[in-house]
Amino acid sequence: MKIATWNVNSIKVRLGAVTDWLREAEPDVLLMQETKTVDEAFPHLEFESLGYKCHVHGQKSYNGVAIVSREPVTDVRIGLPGDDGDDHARYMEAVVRGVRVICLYLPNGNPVPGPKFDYKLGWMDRLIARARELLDREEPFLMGGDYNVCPKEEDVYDPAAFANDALCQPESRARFRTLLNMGLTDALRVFVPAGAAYTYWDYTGGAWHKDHGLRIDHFLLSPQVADRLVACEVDRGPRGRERASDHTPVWCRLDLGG
DNA sequence: ATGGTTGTGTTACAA
Repeated sequence: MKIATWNVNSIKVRLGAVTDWLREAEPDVLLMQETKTVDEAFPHLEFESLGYKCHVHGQKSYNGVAIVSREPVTDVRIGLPGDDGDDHARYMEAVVRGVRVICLYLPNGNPVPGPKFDYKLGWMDRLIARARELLDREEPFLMGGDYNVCPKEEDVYDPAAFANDALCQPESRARFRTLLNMGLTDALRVFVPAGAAYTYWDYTGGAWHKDHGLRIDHFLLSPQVADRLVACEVDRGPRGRERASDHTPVWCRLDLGG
């Protein structure tokens, strides 16, 4: 089973780019972030004509996540538990072929310090709590999405320039590391153990052409799913095209047998 | 050089 994640930065603007990529890469499941569209306006038909069914959790103007699958999906859950007052559309789950697939758009958190950074850290604490629950139940799961965290200095083109950025703060990195220390696997680092493997390039200053990127889109796998991991790659192709998202897709392949 | 660009939805905010 091939699963991809992509922060599309508006599904309305990116619909052509996304359907083009689905045709060429043929993932079984695509996790999208920053769809920026209410559920009523989501372009279901365009995906259905390619054989995919969409499960969406959107809001007006900001955020928004979606799980798009050509495999049957059960047990769709909306929202990250732990704060009933959180109205950002940033998190959803679905079970596909026995794997609980989580699609997340972690808060950016800038500027530091401030309420947005506090929200980010609280959100990460809730994500850790959810991961702990699923590990305790020994439920196979995969968490993919835009984490808005550069785990290490090697994940930033210019660490000094990002020293004060929420994506690189010790508190953000410590929480990401907690997820790893709980036994989750950073799927890309199984195949690209070190060095630059960027997934995002800012729109400003010719960042793409200078390869001034960040690695902030990740797949974290529970132990049972990590045992099934056979590939994980960043596909830089879509970032270089016309009217691109500032993120490019990352995909992984699980050998689930059958 | 305290800049730059894109998207949403109206001229400010988020990233």
